[in-house]
Amino acid sequence: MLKKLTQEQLDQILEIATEEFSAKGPEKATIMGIARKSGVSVGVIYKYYADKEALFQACLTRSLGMLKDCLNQATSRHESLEAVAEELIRIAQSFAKEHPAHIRMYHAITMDAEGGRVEEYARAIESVTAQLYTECFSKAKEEGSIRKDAEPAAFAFFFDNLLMMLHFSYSCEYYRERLRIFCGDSEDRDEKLVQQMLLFLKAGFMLRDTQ
Amino acid sequence: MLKKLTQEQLDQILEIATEEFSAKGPEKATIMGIARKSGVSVGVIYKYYADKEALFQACLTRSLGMLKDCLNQATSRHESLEAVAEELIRIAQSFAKEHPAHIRMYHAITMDAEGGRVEEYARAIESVTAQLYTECFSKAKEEGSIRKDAEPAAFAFFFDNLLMMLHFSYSCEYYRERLRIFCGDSEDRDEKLVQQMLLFLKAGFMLRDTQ
Amino acid sequence: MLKKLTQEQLDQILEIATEEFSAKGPEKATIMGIARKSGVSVGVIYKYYADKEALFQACLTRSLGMLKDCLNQATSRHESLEAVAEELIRIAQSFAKEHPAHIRMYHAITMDAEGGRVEEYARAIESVTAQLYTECFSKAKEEGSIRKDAEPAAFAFFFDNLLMMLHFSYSCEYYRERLRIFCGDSEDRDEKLVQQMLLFLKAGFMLRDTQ
Amino acid sequence: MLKKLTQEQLDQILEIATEEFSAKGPEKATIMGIARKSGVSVGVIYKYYADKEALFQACLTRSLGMLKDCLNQATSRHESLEAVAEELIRIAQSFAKEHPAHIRMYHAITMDAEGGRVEEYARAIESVTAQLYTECFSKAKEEGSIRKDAEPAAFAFFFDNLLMMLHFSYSCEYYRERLRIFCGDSEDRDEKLVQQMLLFLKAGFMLRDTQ
DNA sequence: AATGAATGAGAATTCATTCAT
DNA sequence: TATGAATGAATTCTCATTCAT
Repeated sequence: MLKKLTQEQLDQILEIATEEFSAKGPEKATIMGIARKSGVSVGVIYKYYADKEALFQACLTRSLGMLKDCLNQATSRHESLEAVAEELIRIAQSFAKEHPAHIRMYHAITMDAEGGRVEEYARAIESVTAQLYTECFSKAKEEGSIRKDAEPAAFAFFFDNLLMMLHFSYSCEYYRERLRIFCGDSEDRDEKLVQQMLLFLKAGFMLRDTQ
Repeated sequence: MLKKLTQEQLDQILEIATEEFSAKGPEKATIMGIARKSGVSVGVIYKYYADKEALFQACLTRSLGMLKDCLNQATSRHESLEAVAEELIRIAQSFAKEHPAHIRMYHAITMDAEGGRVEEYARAIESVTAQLYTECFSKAKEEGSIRKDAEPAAFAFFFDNLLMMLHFSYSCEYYRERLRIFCGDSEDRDEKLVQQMLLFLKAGFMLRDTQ
Repeated sequence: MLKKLTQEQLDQILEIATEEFSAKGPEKATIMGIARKSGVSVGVIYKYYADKEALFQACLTRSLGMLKDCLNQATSRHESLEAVAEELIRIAQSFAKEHPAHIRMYHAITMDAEGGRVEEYARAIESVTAQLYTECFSKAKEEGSIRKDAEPAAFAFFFDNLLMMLHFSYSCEYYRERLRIFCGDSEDRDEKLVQQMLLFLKAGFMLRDTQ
Repeated sequence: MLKKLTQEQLDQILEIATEEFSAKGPEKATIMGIARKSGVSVGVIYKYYADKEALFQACLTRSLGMLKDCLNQATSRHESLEAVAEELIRIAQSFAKEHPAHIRMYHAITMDAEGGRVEEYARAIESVTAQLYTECFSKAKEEGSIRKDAEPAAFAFFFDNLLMMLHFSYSCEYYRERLRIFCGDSEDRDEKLVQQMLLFLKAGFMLRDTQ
């Protein structure tokens, strides 16, 4: 086929590459394998991406874009911190279930220890989230809807930690197994987890005076 | 040099291998590289470890052993959930700062998507923690020291999630940068983080009636 | 050179590989050596053959094909057992002289002690010959042209034994030297050997009553 | 154990090495494996044999010695060509059945194509047999007990060819299978084979006038 | 004199990347 | 412009051989 690749094809290459990278790991995924599954030649991949690394980056950027879009929608849809939190938890569950490969890509970069790239990524990815959540908590604090002694940045950090782990728990094999070990595998596990997480977030484990 | 390897050298091989594995990832780390840095021949590594995988496992086992020892001490030293939590948080900080490569090993296996090995690892590693924490929360609940509507397993899960992320935040490059983005880099950041995390754990972000 | 390999080159690879395998033995022959002598890269050999074993098999199959073609022609060209025998003897001589490496390939597999492969090979190769010769002898017996107390299978076996050794005697270094030791090196040795072998076959060494 | 090796141990090393060499092939047999099975250290083998090749040679020489002893006894025990032939056939069967590894060693050198060694071996081994058999046939011819037109050297060659193949047919896996293909596997196969071979030798396949 | 652990060269195999078609 | 075969560097693993004990 000597026809220029359509946008669709290009997108499919990234989708399949993402699947391969996150299934086999960036090292073991092969350009040839990705090419074959995408129905294109190896050469054409090199036409669009300088090397394997560049293809990986492209997949990553794409995955993170999808993830961010999701998060943005969530935070913009709700007002109260509590409502936002619930939405984000539910999104974490559903997004990770539907697009596990994309979350695994995210997980993958936390690994890629070499090269200054990691810092760059962290900045690109987390800045948005960090600021978004920190602002949420700041606002809530000002409004008097959360504790006065809570440091917005720290709380945002803990909250994001929980969300990240939730994402991983629904997409990465290891974390999936770990979730099973902690919480079993019952029908209603996921919904219960949402409820419990909200409880945990809102009130911690300490006994309420009023209870 | 045809001198028999000392125990020290053997241990150093594992330490250096751990460093390599966690710095470059299990795939990119090479036996030859590990051998060179350890000042031994390739052959000697194969004398002690059947293959690269076996060496990796040995490093992993060693790292997890060190980590578990730490945790066990922590939980056995204290009575109250609160005290145990504080101890675990402080240990996470200090252990990860002192032995970042060992935590990165742990992080590495959460990646290694292939092979049923992942499940096996998860079971080997998490079972202990899961049971330990779940029991802590169960006991606390029975004693009436935590909320009645808290599900011990779920709370143990969230708690462990926070601890894991704390570990990573002090040892993996990506997470380190992420922590910086969220919480900056100030002198007293780490101590503050302990305090805030305890606050977050105990009381969540919700406003107390009595405050 | 990134030019596609011609059929000729492909064939040459097999020829050179056959040469290497039969000269150094299947173990000592190296893919790199074969590649270099063939003027191609190592990779291209792995493109066409899964591994060293597969390359060896391909050489073997090719050699046996050539050999079988020869034998088939011989047996189909003649009617009487005697004529067939003479033809086969002459073919053994000429084929082994012209394609020593191919006979050595055959000899090589009689060594390859490991793996059930040996049985498989024996079956693939010898079945044809065994049946062909046994039938020849059976027919001859029925026609009354050979002794009544001759067991066709056994006689076919002895006959084939002599033919195999003849093949080896003209292609494998050891057997070549052995032939020299037994029969010298004279100009007319090979023709005499044909005559003597026919004599041996037909009448054994025993004195005829009529002589 | 710091005691000098006994002659017995030395002999056992050769026996075990012979077994290994002929079972796995000279390449795949390992010095370490031979040492372990012999209950000695690798080092001690190198004390007695310069290298693997030298050990192989020693095994070979020893095996050939055993074989020759056998043959010598046979030829010296009988007078008539026919009786010697029968004895040699029976010895081939029994020796090969009892000491397959030693015959396989013999077979192995017919392979070892490299190095002038092959010629040297052929000379060392075959000269004896060649002369012995050729003399037998010469004498028989003079005595008038075999055909006048038989060339002793050629007949000795064919006879030895049949004997060698018989040896192989009872010791080398490939030839063993081949024998099965030709002659089946029945209880009385081996005895019948002796009878048939004698028939074949003495009278060939041609019809006798007097029959 | 025997031991057996350490050495390191060497071979098979893989796959990112190139480039003639 | 797309193709996909060829390249060859790189990596794992083996094992003959050495030599300190």
